[in-house]
Amino acid sequence: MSIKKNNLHIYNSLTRNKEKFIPLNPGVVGIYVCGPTVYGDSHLGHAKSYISFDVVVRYLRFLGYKVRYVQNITDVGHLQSDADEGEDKIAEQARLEQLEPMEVVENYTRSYFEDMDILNVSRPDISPRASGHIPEQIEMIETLIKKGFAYEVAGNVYFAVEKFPGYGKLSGRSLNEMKEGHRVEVQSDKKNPSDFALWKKAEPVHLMQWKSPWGKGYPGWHLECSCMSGKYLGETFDIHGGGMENKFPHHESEIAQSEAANEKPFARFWMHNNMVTVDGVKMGKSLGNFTTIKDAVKKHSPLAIRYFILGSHYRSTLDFSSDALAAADKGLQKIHAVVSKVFNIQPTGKEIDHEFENEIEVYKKQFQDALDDDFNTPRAIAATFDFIKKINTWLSDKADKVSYNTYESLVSVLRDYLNGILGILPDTFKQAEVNVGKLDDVMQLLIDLRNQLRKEKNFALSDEIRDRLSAIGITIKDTPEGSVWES
RNA sequence: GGCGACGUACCCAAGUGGUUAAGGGAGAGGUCUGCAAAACCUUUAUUCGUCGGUUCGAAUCCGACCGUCGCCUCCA
Repeated sequence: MSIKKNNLHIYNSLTRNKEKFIPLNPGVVGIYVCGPTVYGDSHLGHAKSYISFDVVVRYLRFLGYKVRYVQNITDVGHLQSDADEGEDKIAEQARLEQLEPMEVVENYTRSYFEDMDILNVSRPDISPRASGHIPEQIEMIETLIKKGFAYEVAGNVYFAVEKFPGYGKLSGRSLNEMKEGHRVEVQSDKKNPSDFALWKKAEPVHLMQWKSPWGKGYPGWHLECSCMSGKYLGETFDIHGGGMENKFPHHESEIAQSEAANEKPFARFWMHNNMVTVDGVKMGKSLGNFTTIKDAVKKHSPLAIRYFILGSHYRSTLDFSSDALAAADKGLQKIHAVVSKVFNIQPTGKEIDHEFENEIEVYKKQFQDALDDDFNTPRAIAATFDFIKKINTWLSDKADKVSYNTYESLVSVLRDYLNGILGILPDTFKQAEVNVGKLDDVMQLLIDLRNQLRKEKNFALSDEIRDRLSAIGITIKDTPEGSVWES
Protein backbone atom coordinates (compact mmCIF):
# COMPACT_ATOMS: atom_id res chain seq x y z
CA MET A 1 0.00 0.00 0.00
CA SER A 2 1.37 3.36 -0.89
CA ILE A 3 1.33 6.34 1.41
CA LYS A 4 -1.33 8.88 0.59
CA LYS A 5 -0.34 12.47 0.23
CA ASN A 6 0.83 13.15 3.71
CA ASN A 7 0.14 16.49 5.27
CA LEU A 8 -0.26 15.26 8.82
CA HIS A 9 0.79 17.64 11.55
CA ILE A 10 1.00 16.58 15.16
CA TYR A 11 1.34 18.72 18.26
CA ASN A 12 4.55 17.60 19.88
CA SER A 13 4.53 18.14 23.64
CA LEU A 14 8.29 17.99 23.66
CA THR A 15 8.71 21.06 21.44
CA ARG A 16 5.30 22.59 22.26
CA ASN A 17 4.65 23.03 18.55
CA LYS A 18 2.67 21.47 15.77
CA GLU A 19 5.14 19.72 13.53
CA LYS A 20 4.81 17.95 10.23
CA PHE A 21 4.87 14.25 10.91
CA ILE A 22 7.49 12.34 8.98
CA PRO A 23 8.28 8.91 10.36
CA LEU A 24 11.78 7.78 11.14
CA ASN A 25 11.58 5.01 8.58
CA PRO A 26 9.56 5.64 5.42
CA GLY A 27 6.18 3.98 5.42
CA VAL A 28 6.45 2.59 8.93
CA VAL A 29 5.29 4.10 12.21
CA GLY A 30 6.11 2.91 15.70
CA ILE A 31 3.82 4.16 18.43
CA TYR A 32 3.88 3.45 22.15
CA VAL A 33 1.07 4.43 24.48
CA CYS A 34 1.12 4.06 28.25
CA GLY A 35 -1.40 1.41 29.12
CA PRO A 36 -3.41 0.87 32.28
CA THR A 37 -2.28 -0.37 35.65
CA VAL A 38 -4.58 -3.33 36.00
CA TYR A 39 -5.86 -3.14 39.56
CA GLY A 40 -9.43 -2.01 38.88
CA ASP A 41 -12.07 -1.56 36.21
CA SER A 42 -11.37 1.08 33.60
CA HIS A 43 -13.28 4.34 33.69
CA LEU A 44 -14.22 7.01 31.19
CA GLY A 45 -10.82 8.64 31.53
CA HIS A 46 -9.25 5.51 30.13
CA ALA A 47 -11.89 5.49 27.43
CA LYS A 48 -10.94 9.00 26.31
CA SER A 49 -7.28 8.20 26.20
CA TYR A 50 -7.48 4.93 24.34
CA ILE A 51 -10.21 6.02 21.97
CA SER A 52 -8.14 9.07 21.05
CA PHE A 53 -5.06 7.02 20.34
CA ASP A 54 -7.15 4.42 18.55
CA VAL A 55 -8.17 7.10 16.06
CA VAL A 56 -4.52 8.19 15.75
CA VAL A 57 -3.55 4.64 14.83
CA ARG A 58 -6.53 4.13 12.55
CA TYR A 59 -5.76 7.36 10.70
CA LEU A 60 -2.10 6.51 10.27
CA ARG A 61 -3.16 3.17 8.83
CA PHE A 62 -5.67 4.87 6.58
CA LEU A 63 -2.83 7.02 5.26
CA GLY A 64 -1.08 3.82 4.31
CA TYR A 65 1.50 3.46 7.05
CA LYS A 66 2.39 0.12 8.46
CA VAL A 67 1.86 0.83 12.14
CA ARG A 68 3.17 -1.08 15.09
CA TYR A 69 1.13 -0.08 18.12
CA VAL A 70 2.54 -1.09 21.48
CA GLN A 71 0.64 -0.51 24.70
CA ASN A 72 1.88 -1.91 27.96
CA ILE A 73 -0.02 -3.56 30.76
CA THR A 74 1.39 -2.43 34.08
CA ASP A 75 1.12 -5.36 36.43
CA VAL A 76 3.90 -4.63 38.89
CA GLY A 77 5.82 -1.79 40.42
CA HIS A 78 3.19 0.89 40.45
CA LEU A 79 3.28 2.07 44.02
CA GLN A 80 0.37 3.32 46.01
CA SER A 81 1.73 6.61 47.21
CA ASP A 82 4.35 9.26 47.13
CA ALA A 83 8.06 9.22 46.63
CA ASP A 84 8.54 5.58 45.81
CA GLU A 85 7.06 4.50 49.09
CA GLY A 86 3.93 2.55 49.87
CA GLU A 87 2.43 -0.68 48.76
CA ASP A 88 2.33 -1.90 45.19
CA LYS A 89 -1.14 -1.22 43.76
CA ILE A 90 -1.54 -4.71 42.43
CA ALA A 91 -0.35 -6.28 45.67
CA GLU A 92 -2.77 -4.18 47.67
CA GLN A 93 -5.69 -5.15 45.46
CA ALA A 94 -4.67 -8.81 45.74
CA ARG A 95 -4.76 -8.52 49.50
CA LEU A 96 -8.19 -6.85 49.37
CA GLU A 97 -9.65 -9.44 47.03
CA GLN A 98 -7.74 -12.32 48.66
CA LEU A 99 -6.29 -13.39 45.35
CA GLU A 100 -2.88 -14.02 43.92
CA PRO A 101 -1.50 -10.81 42.39
CA MET A 102 -1.44 -12.50 39.02
CA GLU A 103 -5.13 -13.34 39.36
CA VAL A 104 -5.86 -9.67 39.94
CA VAL A 105 -3.77 -8.80 36.93
CA GLU A 106 -5.48 -11.38 34.79
CA ASN A 107 -8.99 -10.32 35.84
CA TYR A 108 -8.51 -6.65 35.24
CA THR A 109 -6.54 -7.12 32.05
CA ARG A 110 -9.47 -9.10 30.66
CA SER A 111 -11.87 -6.51 31.96
CA TYR A 112 -9.86 -3.78 30.27
CA PHE A 113 -9.88 -5.51 26.89
CA GLU A 114 -13.59 -6.27 27.19
CA ASP A 115 -14.26 -2.59 27.75
CA MET A 116 -12.05 -1.53 24.88
CA ASP A 117 -13.65 -4.08 22.56
CA ILE A 118 -17.11 -2.82 23.36
CA LEU A 119 -15.97 0.75 22.66
CA ASN A 120 -14.70 -0.43 19.30
CA VAL A 121 -11.08 0.30 20.19
CA SER A 122 -8.70 -1.75 18.07
CA ARG A 123 -6.34 -3.87 20.08
CA PRO A 124 -2.69 -2.90 20.19
CA ASP A 125 -0.35 -5.07 18.14
CA ILE A 126 1.65 -5.87 21.24
CA SER A 127 0.44 -5.61 24.85
CA PRO A 128 3.59 -6.36 26.79
CA ARG A 129 3.44 -6.86 30.53
CA ALA A 130 5.93 -5.40 32.92
CA SER A 131 6.20 -8.67 34.82
CA GLY A 132 7.08 -10.46 31.61
CA HIS A 133 10.09 -8.22 31.03
CA ILE A 134 12.01 -8.46 34.29
CA PRO A 135 15.31 -9.62 32.72
CA GLU A 136 15.22 -6.75 30.23
CA GLN A 137 14.60 -4.30 33.03
CA ILE A 138 17.42 -5.68 35.14
CA GLU A 139 19.70 -5.42 32.14
CA MET A 140 18.78 -1.79 31.63
CA ILE A 141 19.47 -1.01 35.27
CA GLU A 142 22.87 -2.63 34.97
CA THR A 143 23.64 -0.49 31.97
CA LEU A 144 22.58 2.63 33.84
CA ILE A 145 24.75 1.75 36.83
CA LYS A 146 27.68 1.00 34.54
CA LYS A 147 27.30 4.34 32.81
CA GLY A 148 27.11 6.17 36.11
CA PHE A 149 23.46 7.25 35.97
CA ALA A 150 22.25 5.00 38.75
CA TYR A 151 23.37 3.87 42.18
CA GLU A 152 22.44 1.15 44.60
CA VAL A 153 21.64 1.65 48.26
CA ALA A 154 20.79 -1.40 50.36
CA GLY A 155 18.97 -3.34 47.67
CA ASN A 156 17.31 -0.30 46.11
CA VAL A 157 18.56 1.21 42.90
CA TYR A 158 17.86 4.84 42.05
CA PHE A 159 18.34 6.96 38.98
CA ALA A 160 20.48 10.02 39.74
CA VAL A 161 18.60 12.82 38.01
CA GLU A 162 21.49 15.28 38.35
CA LYS A 163 23.58 13.07 36.08
CA PHE A 164 21.13 13.51 33.24
CA PRO A 165 21.25 17.10 31.99
CA GLY A 166 18.00 16.87 30.03
CA TYR A 167 15.92 15.98 33.07
CA GLY A 168 12.88 18.26 33.01
CA LYS A 169 12.86 19.03 29.30
CA LEU A 170 9.47 17.50 28.63
CA SER A 171 7.61 18.96 31.58
CA GLY A 172 9.46 22.27 31.58
CA ARG A 173 10.95 22.04 35.03
CA SER A 174 14.39 22.53 36.37
CA LEU A 175 15.90 20.51 39.16
CA ASN A 176 16.14 23.61 41.34
CA GLU A 177 12.44 24.28 41.01
CA MET A 178 11.74 20.68 41.85
CA LYS A 179 13.78 20.87 45.02
CA GLU A 180 11.91 23.93 46.19
CA GLY A 181 8.60 22.53 45.07
CA HIS A 182 8.88 19.32 47.02
CA ARG A 183 6.18 18.88 49.54
CA VAL A 184 6.62 16.88 52.70
CA GLU A 185 10.01 15.28 52.51
CA VAL A 186 10.05 11.57 53.05
CA GLN A 187 12.94 9.96 54.85
CA SER A 188 14.75 8.05 52.20
CA ASP A 189 18.12 6.72 51.19
CA LYS A 190 18.07 8.71 47.97
CA LYS A 191 20.96 11.05 47.32
CA ASN A 192 18.63 13.60 45.79
CA PRO A 193 14.94 13.72 46.65
CA SER A 194 14.11 13.89 42.94
CA ASP A 195 15.89 10.62 42.21
CA PHE A 196 13.48 7.87 41.30
CA ALA A 197 13.50 4.13 41.87
CA LEU A 198 14.64 1.73 39.19
CA TRP A 199 14.56 -1.27 41.49
CA LYS A 200 12.92 -1.68 44.86
CA LYS A 201 13.95 -4.13 47.50
CA ALA A 202 11.11 -6.46 48.45
CA GLU A 203 10.24 -7.38 51.99
CA PRO A 204 9.98 -11.15 52.46
CA VAL A 205 6.16 -10.93 52.72
CA HIS A 206 5.93 -9.12 49.40
CA LEU A 207 4.05 -11.34 46.96
CA MET A 208 5.74 -10.16 43.80
CA GLN A 209 9.49 -10.33 43.78
CA TRP A 210 12.27 -11.41 41.50
CA LYS A 211 15.95 -12.21 41.90
CA SER A 212 18.33 -9.50 40.83
CA PRO A 213 21.99 -8.58 41.30
CA TRP A 214 20.78 -6.35 44.18
CA GLY A 215 18.78 -9.00 45.93
CA LYS A 216 15.12 -9.87 45.69
CA GLY A 217 12.90 -7.06 44.58
CA TYR A 218 10.76 -5.59 41.86
CA PRO A 219 11.19 -2.94 39.17
CA GLY A 220 10.20 0.72 39.44
CA TRP A 221 7.19 1.90 37.52
CA HIS A 222 8.88 4.11 34.94
CA LEU A 223 11.33 1.48 33.83
CA GLU A 224 8.95 -0.87 32.05
CA CYS A 225 7.98 1.69 29.43
CA SER A 226 11.58 2.50 28.61
CA CYS A 227 12.42 -1.15 28.27
CA MET A 228 9.46 -2.38 26.35
CA SER A 229 9.21 0.52 23.93
CA GLY A 230 12.88 0.07 23.11
CA LYS A 231 12.52 -3.66 22.73
CA TYR A 232 9.58 -3.59 20.32
CA LEU A 233 9.96 -0.27 18.54
CA GLY A 234 13.66 0.45 18.68
CA GLU A 235 15.62 2.82 20.88
CA THR A 236 14.40 5.80 18.89
CA PHE A 237 10.81 5.63 17.69
CA ASP A 238 8.12 7.87 16.27
CA ILE A 239 5.31 8.54 18.73
CA HIS A 240 4.89 8.15 22.45
CA GLY A 241 1.44 8.85 23.83
CA GLY A 242 -0.09 9.03 27.25
CA GLY A 243 -2.17 11.07 29.63
CA MET A 244 -1.15 14.60 30.45
CA GLU A 245 -0.90 13.83 34.13
CA ASN A 246 1.89 11.41 33.38
CA LYS A 247 4.14 13.98 31.77
CA PHE A 248 5.86 14.34 35.08
CA PRO A 249 7.34 12.33 36.58
CA HIS A 250 6.56 9.26 34.49
CA HIS A 251 7.40 10.36 30.96
CA GLU A 252 10.21 12.60 32.10
CA SER A 253 11.78 9.61 33.80
CA GLU A 254 11.29 7.39 30.77
CA ILE A 255 13.23 9.86 28.68
CA ALA A 256 16.01 10.04 31.26
CA GLN A 257 16.37 6.26 31.53
CA SER A 258 16.24 5.54 27.84
CA GLU A 259 18.44 8.34 26.63
CA ALA A 260 20.98 7.76 29.38
CA ALA A 261 21.14 4.03 28.70
CA ASN A 262 20.98 4.10 24.90
CA GLU A 263 22.73 7.39 24.23
CA LYS A 264 20.15 8.04 21.55
CA PRO A 265 17.06 10.22 21.37
CA PHE A 266 13.96 8.49 22.72
CA ALA A 267 10.49 9.21 21.27
CA ARG A 268 10.42 11.83 18.51
CA PHE A 269 6.83 12.96 19.01
CA TRP A 270 5.15 13.10 22.40
CA MET A 271 1.37 13.23 22.40
CA HIS A 272 -0.55 13.96 25.58
CA ASN A 273 -4.29 13.65 25.84
CA ASN A 274 -6.27 15.71 28.29
CA MET A 275 -8.52 14.62 31.13
CA VAL A 276 -12.16 13.76 31.50
CA THR A 277 -13.68 15.98 34.15
CA VAL A 278 -16.85 15.81 36.20
CA ASP A 279 -18.29 19.18 37.12
CA GLY A 280 -14.99 20.65 36.07
CA VAL A 281 -12.88 18.40 38.27
CA LYS A 282 -10.64 15.68 36.94
CA MET A 283 -12.08 12.19 36.93
CA GLY A 284 -9.58 10.05 38.74
CA LYS A 285 -9.25 6.92 40.74
CA SER A 286 -7.90 8.69 43.76
CA LEU A 287 -10.75 11.20 43.81
CA GLY A 288 -13.32 8.45 43.56
CA ASN A 289 -15.47 10.51 41.17
CA PHE A 290 -15.11 8.13 38.30
CA THR A 291 -17.69 6.32 36.21
CA THR A 292 -16.52 2.94 35.04
CA ILE A 293 -17.00 2.00 31.43
CA LYS A 294 -19.09 -0.96 32.53
CA ASP A 295 -21.46 1.38 34.35
CA ALA A 296 -21.52 3.94 31.55
CA VAL A 297 -22.60 1.40 28.93
CA LYS A 298 -25.58 0.44 31.05
CA LYS A 299 -27.03 3.88 30.39
CA HIS A 300 -25.53 4.87 27.05
CA SER A 301 -24.62 3.03 23.92
CA PRO A 302 -20.88 2.32 23.62
CA LEU A 303 -20.71 4.05 20.26
CA ALA A 304 -22.38 7.14 21.71
CA ILE A 305 -19.64 7.23 24.35
CA ARG A 306 -17.03 6.91 21.65
CA TYR A 307 -18.67 9.59 19.55
CA PHE A 308 -19.03 11.88 22.57
CA ILE A 309 -15.32 11.57 23.28
CA LEU A 310 -14.36 12.26 19.68
CA GLY A 311 -16.59 15.33 19.75
CA SER A 312 -13.93 17.24 21.64
CA HIS A 313 -10.27 17.50 20.77
CA TYR A 314 -7.95 15.03 22.47
CA ARG A 315 -5.89 17.85 24.01
CA SER A 316 -8.96 19.49 25.54
CA THR A 317 -10.62 18.46 28.74
CA LEU A 318 -13.98 16.84 28.32
CA ASP A 319 -16.62 17.43 30.94
CA PHE A 320 -18.73 14.35 31.42
CA SER A 321 -22.39 14.47 32.23
CA SER A 322 -25.26 12.22 31.42
CA ASP A 323 -27.03 15.06 29.60
CA ALA A 324 -24.06 15.79 27.39
CA LEU A 325 -23.83 12.13 26.52
CA ALA A 326 -27.52 11.93 25.72
CA ALA A 327 -27.13 14.90 23.37
CA ALA A 328 -24.23 13.15 21.69
CA ASP A 329 -26.30 10.03 21.34
CA LYS A 330 -28.91 11.95 19.35
CA GLY A 331 -26.30 13.42 17.07
CA LEU A 332 -24.87 10.00 16.39
CA GLN A 333 -28.29 8.58 15.63
CA LYS A 334 -28.65 11.23 12.97
CA ILE A 335 -25.47 9.97 11.34
CA HIS A 336 -26.62 6.37 11.64
CA ALA A 337 -29.99 7.17 10.08
CA VAL A 338 -28.37 8.61 6.98
CA VAL A 339 -25.83 5.86 6.65
CA SER A 340 -28.55 3.30 7.04
CA LYS A 341 -30.57 4.94 4.27
CA VAL A 342 -27.55 5.00 1.99
CA PHE A 343 -26.70 1.38 2.65
CA ASN A 344 -30.26 0.35 1.92
CA ILE A 345 -30.71 1.87 -1.50
CA GLN A 346 -30.24 -0.11 -4.66
CA PRO A 347 -28.42 1.82 -7.33
CA THR A 348 -29.97 1.29 -10.72
CA GLY A 349 -29.23 4.36 -12.81
CA LYS A 350 -26.38 4.82 -15.23
CA GLU A 351 -25.67 8.52 -15.02
CA ILE A 352 -22.71 9.81 -13.14
CA ASP A 353 -23.78 12.65 -10.92
CA HIS A 354 -20.87 15.05 -11.24
CA GLU A 355 -22.34 17.59 -8.90
CA PHE A 356 -22.72 15.08 -6.11
CA GLU A 357 -19.35 13.49 -6.80
CA ASN A 358 -17.94 16.94 -6.30
CA GLU A 359 -19.64 17.13 -2.90
CA ILE A 360 -17.97 13.88 -1.98
CA GLU A 361 -14.61 15.38 -2.90
CA VAL A 362 -15.33 18.47 -0.81
CA TYR A 363 -16.14 16.23 2.14
CA LYS A 364 -12.98 14.20 1.68
CA LYS A 365 -10.88 17.31 1.71
CA GLN A 366 -12.56 18.78 4.78
CA PHE A 367 -12.45 15.54 6.70
CA GLN A 368 -8.82 14.83 6.00
CA ASP A 369 -7.73 18.42 6.48
CA ALA A 370 -9.27 18.21 9.94
CA LEU A 371 -7.48 15.01 10.88
CA ASP A 372 -4.24 16.23 9.32
CA ASP A 373 -4.41 19.12 11.76
CA ASP A 374 -3.42 17.23 14.90
CA PHE A 375 -6.28 14.75 14.67
CA ASN A 376 -9.03 17.33 14.94
CA THR A 377 -11.93 14.91 15.24
CA PRO A 378 -14.54 17.57 16.20
CA ARG A 379 -13.89 19.32 12.91
CA ALA A 380 -14.05 16.04 11.04
CA ILE A 381 -17.41 15.35 12.63
CA ALA A 382 -18.67 18.83 11.77
CA ALA A 383 -17.66 18.19 8.15
CA THR A 384 -19.57 14.93 8.33
CA PHE A 385 -22.74 16.74 9.36
CA ASP A 386 -22.38 19.18 6.51
CA PHE A 387 -22.02 16.24 4.22
CA ILE A 388 -24.99 14.27 5.49
CA LYS A 389 -27.14 17.29 4.83
CA LYS A 390 -25.95 17.06 1.22
CA ILE A 391 -26.62 13.33 1.15
CA ASN A 392 -30.17 13.80 2.38
CA THR A 393 -30.94 16.40 -0.22
CA TRP A 394 -29.41 14.23 -2.89
CA LEU A 395 -31.30 11.14 -1.78
CA SER A 396 -34.64 12.86 -1.81
CA ASP A 397 -34.37 14.05 -5.39
CA LYS A 398 -32.09 11.57 -7.05
CA ALA A 399 -32.26 8.30 -5.18
CA ASP A 400 -34.22 6.60 -7.93
CA LYS A 401 -31.59 7.25 -10.55
CA VAL A 402 -28.43 6.81 -8.52
CA SER A 403 -25.62 5.48 -10.63
CA TYR A 404 -23.65 2.59 -9.33
CA ASN A 405 -20.36 4.46 -9.58
CA THR A 406 -21.54 7.43 -7.64
CA TYR A 407 -23.11 5.14 -5.09
CA GLU A 408 -19.89 3.20 -4.71
CA SER A 409 -17.90 6.38 -4.11
CA LEU A 410 -20.35 7.43 -1.46
CA VAL A 411 -20.42 4.08 0.30
CA SER A 412 -16.68 3.75 0.31
CA VAL A 413 -16.07 7.19 1.75
CA LEU A 414 -18.60 6.56 4.51
CA ARG A 415 -17.11 3.19 5.23
CA ASP A 416 -13.54 4.51 5.27
CA TYR A 417 -14.20 7.53 7.43
CA LEU A 418 -17.04 6.67 9.75
CA ASN A 419 -16.31 3.02 10.20
CA GLY A 420 -12.60 2.78 9.41
CA ILE A 421 -11.21 5.91 11.00
CA LEU A 422 -13.72 7.17 13.56
CA GLY A 423 -15.16 3.73 14.28
CA ILE A 424 -18.63 5.02 15.06
CA LEU A 425 -20.79 2.71 12.96
CA PRO A 426 -22.48 -0.33 14.47
CA ASP A 427 -21.66 -3.82 13.31
CA THR A 428 -24.82 -4.03 11.25
CA PHE A 429 -23.48 -1.27 9.01
CA LYS A 430 -20.06 -2.71 8.52
CA GLN A 431 -20.84 -4.86 5.51
CA ALA A 432 -21.86 -2.05 3.28
CA GLU A 433 -21.62 -3.72 -0.10
CA VAL A 434 -24.67 -5.90 -0.37
CA ASN A 435 -27.43 -6.77 2.02
CA VAL A 436 -26.98 -10.46 2.38
CA GLY A 437 -27.96 -12.98 5.00
CA LYS A 438 -31.17 -14.45 6.21
CA LEU A 439 -32.13 -11.58 8.49
CA ASP A 440 -32.08 -9.13 5.61
CA ASP A 441 -34.34 -11.40 3.56
CA VAL A 442 -36.73 -11.87 6.42
CA MET A 443 -36.81 -8.16 7.11
CA GLN A 444 -37.47 -7.41 3.48
CA LEU A 445 -40.36 -9.83 3.56
CA LEU A 446 -41.83 -8.16 6.65
CA ILE A 447 -41.38 -4.70 5.21
CA ASP A 448 -43.06 -5.73 1.95
CA LEU A 449 -46.00 -7.25 3.79
CA ARG A 450 -46.32 -4.29 6.06
CA ASN A 451 -46.29 -1.86 3.17
CA GLN A 452 -49.03 -3.88 1.51
CA LEU A 453 -51.06 -3.54 4.71
CA ARG A 454 -50.42 0.18 4.76
CA LYS A 455 -51.65 0.48 1.21
CA GLU A 456 -54.80 -1.27 2.31
CA LYS A 457 -54.96 1.14 5.23
CA ASN A 458 -54.74 -1.68 7.71
CA PHE A 459 -52.80 0.50 10.10
CA ALA A 460 -53.68 -1.51 13.17
CA LEU A 461 -51.76 -4.50 11.87
CA SER A 462 -48.95 -2.50 10.24
CA ASP A 463 -48.37 -0.66 13.49
CA GLU A 464 -48.37 -3.91 15.40
CA ILE A 465 -45.59 -5.19 13.17
CA ARG A 466 -43.58 -2.06 13.78
CA ASP A 467 -44.24 -2.12 17.53
CA ARG A 468 -43.36 -5.76 17.93
CA LEU A 469 -40.16 -5.35 15.95
CA SER A 470 -39.36 -2.34 18.06
CA ALA A 471 -39.82 -4.46 21.17
CA ILE A 472 -37.11 -6.82 19.97
CA GLY A 473 -34.80 -3.93 19.12
CA ILE A 474 -35.45 -3.44 15.41
CA THR A 475 -36.60 -0.01 14.29
CA ILE A 476 -38.54 0.60 11.12
CA LYS A 477 -38.71 4.05 9.63
CA ASP A 478 -40.89 4.95 6.68
CA THR A 479 -39.03 7.46 4.61
CA PRO A 480 -39.94 8.98 1.25
CA GLU A 481 -37.33 6.64 -0.22
CA GLY A 482 -38.99 3.58 1.26
CA SER A 483 -38.96 1.81 4.58
CA VAL A 484 -35.62 1.22 6.28
CA TRP A 485 -34.77 -0.81 9.30
CA GLU A 486 -31.92 -0.99 11.75
CA SER A 487 -31.20 -3.01 14.83
C1' G B 1 4.97 28.82 46.12
C1' G B 2 6.79 26.86 40.99
C1' C B 3 5.35 25.04 35.97
C1' G B 4 1.30 24.73 32.45
C1' A B 5 -3.61 24.92 30.19
C1' C B 6 -8.25 27.01 29.54
C1' G B 7 -12.52 30.84 29.69
C1' U B 8 -16.61 31.26 22.38
C1' A B 9 -24.73 31.19 22.29
C1' C B 10 -29.37 27.89 26.83
C1' C B 11 -25.78 23.25 26.84
C1' C B 12 -21.56 20.70 24.28
C1' A B 13 -17.78 22.37 20.95
C1' A B 14 -14.49 24.07 16.36
C1' G B 15 -12.03 28.36 14.90
C1' U B 16 -5.36 30.97 16.87
C1' G B 17 -4.49 37.88 12.31
C1' G B 18 -8.53 39.42 7.26
C1' U B 19 -15.03 38.35 3.36
C1' U B 20 -21.60 36.87 6.77
C1' A B 21 -17.74 33.50 14.24
C1' A B 22 -18.03 25.80 11.96
C1' G B 23 -20.88 21.69 13.68
C1' G B 24 -24.09 18.99 17.26
C1' G B 25 -27.89 19.11 21.16
C1' A B 26 -32.04 22.02 22.98
C1' G B 27 -35.89 25.83 21.76
C1' A B 28 -39.28 28.37 18.03
C1' G B 29 -41.87 28.50 13.18
C1' G B 30 -42.83 25.90 8.59
C1' U B 31 -42.84 21.74 4.58
C1' C B 32 -43.66 16.55 4.37
C1' U B 33 -46.53 12.54 6.76
C1' G B 34 -52.35 7.53 8.03
C1' C B 35 -49.64 7.74 12.67
C1' A B 36 -44.62 7.44 14.56
C1' A B 37 -39.76 8.44 13.32
C1' A B 38 -36.68 10.72 10.06
C1' A B 39 -35.67 14.34 6.52
C1' C B 40 -35.80 19.28 4.57
C1' C B 41 -36.23 24.83 5.05
C1' U B 42 -36.11 29.19 8.32
C1' U B 43 -34.68 31.00 13.05
C1' U B 44 -31.57 31.59 18.10
C1' A B 45 -23.63 35.13 19.58
C1' U B 46 -22.89 42.69 15.74
C1' U B 47 -19.83 39.08 19.40
C1' C B 48 -15.68 35.49 21.64
C1' G B 49 -14.10 36.34 30.78
C1' U B 50 -12.71 41.87 31.93
C1' C B 51 -9.71 46.12 30.90
C1' G B 52 -5.82 48.13 28.19
C1' G B 53 -2.01 47.76 24.09
C1' U B 54 0.11 46.32 19.04
C1' U B 55 -2.09 46.45 13.94
C1' C B 56 -5.14 49.19 8.20
C1' G B 57 -7.55 44.94 10.65
C1' A B 58 -7.79 40.55 16.70
C1' A B 59 -11.92 35.68 19.41
C1' U B 60 -6.98 34.90 17.31
C1' C B 61 -0.69 38.54 19.08
C1' C B 62 1.16 41.29 23.87
C1' G B 63 0.24 42.95 29.11
C1' A B 64 -2.64 43.24 33.51
C1' C B 65 -6.73 41.56 36.15
C1' C B 66 -10.81 38.08 37.30
C1' G B 67 -12.36 32.96 37.13
C1' U B 68 -11.71 27.59 36.36
C1' C B 69 -8.64 23.44 35.94
C1' G B 70 -4.13 20.26 35.54
C1' C B 71 0.92 18.93 37.15
C1' C B 72 4.61 19.52 41.07
C1' U B 73 2.52 12.60 45.29
C1' C B 74 -0.55 7.39 42.61
C1' C B 75 -3.91 8.24 38.35
C1' A B 76 -5.43 7.70 31.02
